[in-house]
Amino acid sequence: MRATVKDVARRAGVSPKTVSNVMNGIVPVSGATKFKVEQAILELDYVPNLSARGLRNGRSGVIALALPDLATPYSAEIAHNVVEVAHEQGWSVQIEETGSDPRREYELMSRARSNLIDGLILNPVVLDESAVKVGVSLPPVVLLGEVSQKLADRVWVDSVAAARDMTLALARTGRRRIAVLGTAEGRGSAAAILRTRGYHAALEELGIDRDDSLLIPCEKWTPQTAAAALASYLDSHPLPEALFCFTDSMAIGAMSVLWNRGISVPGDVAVAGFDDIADGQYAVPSLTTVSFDKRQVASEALRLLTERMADRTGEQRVVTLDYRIVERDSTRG
Amino acid sequence: MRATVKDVARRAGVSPKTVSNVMNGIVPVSGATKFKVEQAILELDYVPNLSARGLRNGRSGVIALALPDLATPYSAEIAHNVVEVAHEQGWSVQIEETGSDPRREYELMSRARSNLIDGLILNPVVLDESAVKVGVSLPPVVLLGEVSQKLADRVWVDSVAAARDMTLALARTGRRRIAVLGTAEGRGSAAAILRTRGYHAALEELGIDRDDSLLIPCEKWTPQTAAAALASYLDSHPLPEALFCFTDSMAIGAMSVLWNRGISVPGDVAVAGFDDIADGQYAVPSLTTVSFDKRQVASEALRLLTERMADRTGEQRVVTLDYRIVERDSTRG
DNA sequence: AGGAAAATTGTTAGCGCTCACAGTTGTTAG
DNA sequence: CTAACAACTGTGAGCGCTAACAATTTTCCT
Repeated sequence: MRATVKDVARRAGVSPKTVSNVMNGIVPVSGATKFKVEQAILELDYVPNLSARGLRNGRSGVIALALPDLATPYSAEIAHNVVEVAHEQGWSVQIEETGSDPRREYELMSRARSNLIDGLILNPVVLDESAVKVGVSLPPVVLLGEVSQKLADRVWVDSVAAARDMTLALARTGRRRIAVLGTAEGRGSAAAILRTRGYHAALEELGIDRDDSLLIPCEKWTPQTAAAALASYLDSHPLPEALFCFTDSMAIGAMSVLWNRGISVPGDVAVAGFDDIADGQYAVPSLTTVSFDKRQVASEALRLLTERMADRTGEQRVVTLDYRIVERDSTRG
Repeated sequence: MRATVKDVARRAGVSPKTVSNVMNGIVPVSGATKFKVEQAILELDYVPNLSARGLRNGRSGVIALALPDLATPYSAEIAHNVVEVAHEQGWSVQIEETGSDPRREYELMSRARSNLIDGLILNPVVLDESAVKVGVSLPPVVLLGEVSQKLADRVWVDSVAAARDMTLALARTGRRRIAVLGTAEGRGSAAAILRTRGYHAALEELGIDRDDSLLIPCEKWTPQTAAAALASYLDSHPLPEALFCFTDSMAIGAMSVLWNRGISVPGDVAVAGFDDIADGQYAVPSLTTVSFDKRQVASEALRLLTERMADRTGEQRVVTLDYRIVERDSTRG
């Protein structure tokens, strides 16, 4: 049978409360007592029962991270950083995938309310409007990325500015017919809308007329869908001079199609992405992209979350992270 | 204040136990009572406290998944599948990263023993010997991948056979000087040893003499390290006819180096990987690899885990998954 | 209708932990 | 040597839930 505080207390010749004090370190304990207790803990191989502690304290030490799809490199990198930073601060991380199934939202919220979770970091991509449900009965929530609502604390990169800068960078290499891949035809995601806006802003600045035939729609931001979208686009349109993909993943899918068709990158067309996922560095050719510090995404999200746990009353806060354009081979020459 | 079973019971005019019975559905409850209780639950917006349930039942409904590094595409795909399958079966998944820091091992085990976790799926790569600690005081453990010890249930792909088959497949395209990337110089990981063994077995079958200068060591299996290892290898060795990388990630790093040096794949050298990560499909050129069903890895691991929860006495079991060689552009022609 | 068996609901207790508060010991000053 | 205070340790209760058991009601025979 597992040892409990009682067993440890008995063995150390103290009360359960003293054992608790030793473990938590808030209430001071004399050196001798502390030693006895620690000895007993080792001898009995005692490990505290976190369920009991969670019940008593109302906090579990676990936060949830909800991402659309863990298999996506971007999500994976975010998850990696969140897990790492959280771990350093003593948190455990429970992963939830929201996928494209809207029912998961509700399940997620229920889980989040079930006291096994002290806070929630949510990266809404498909489920933009889910944030609406962020109510008082939920634990603190921090949103990652572009979201239209202003209902929770948020960490993001200014997509409009970044997309504008990337478009300008592409223009600086002498290309004018710049296409974008990843726009939405109907009501798209917030990210799609903002990045398209930045692209348009740059064109205006450059004095280039908008040409809607250079908007290549692609609802889902994966290599598969991007490849398919680009392939069918090329069947009926001339090759643009540059291709700004709203995601590195899409850029990788796009470059695969271009290579298969014998179109040279960057010789025939320059390609750029967004997110700076690790694979972009090793893509062939290496991928120009919008880079930002994903570890900072994680640490800022966790900071907002823990601060919100301490004080649930304040204003909604937004942290805007720095970004920079990283030029690699896919746009050179 | 949050509603509790008591509140629900009072409102429904029944006892707390009846509420519990309605929720768990094991003990039969009459239709009328059930309706009253469900009504009360809705009205009070009641959500059960999982900490309390966990304390009472001794089970939390959470399993842990421990991977070396979530940012790795392979790990990410495994995590995605485990989370998905676990979710379908009503489990939550807590992610732990073991990284290369051995201290994490101990922390992981402590966590695992702290009753917040009902089981553990562990993918040991660096920490091969960690499995030694799999003792009776731990929750059930399932190991993923090649492990030398036989101390826990395990799901894996036969690396020896797969590496042998891949080597044979490369030879079938007419190449004889086949190099492997990812061998270990000292005491390597179990996977490195087994895959090297399979490679050697194939050479023997083919009647090709071993040439140890075709073993390119690379301790850490990432694109970065693979790129560095291959680059320095090429500085002092002639180009082999084929390059079998022990991991798709390494193959992607390798192809990046080859492209930078103007070496054509598959024209000058064929390249193959192992794992069939999604990126391999969109690599330039698309990557020949050893493929296996990652969803099946997840579902088998979960099956073993739940069966082990029910009966902790039986023999250690090993599930060996099917694999197949998928030939793509990187080895064609 | 009477009684036994079956079906349903209620009561009690405690999972392991830590909070509030009460109690005990050691320390210093008058 | 005693009073006043600090520093530490013990006591009791309860977080919310459900297992075992007890009590009650319903159902079905004869």
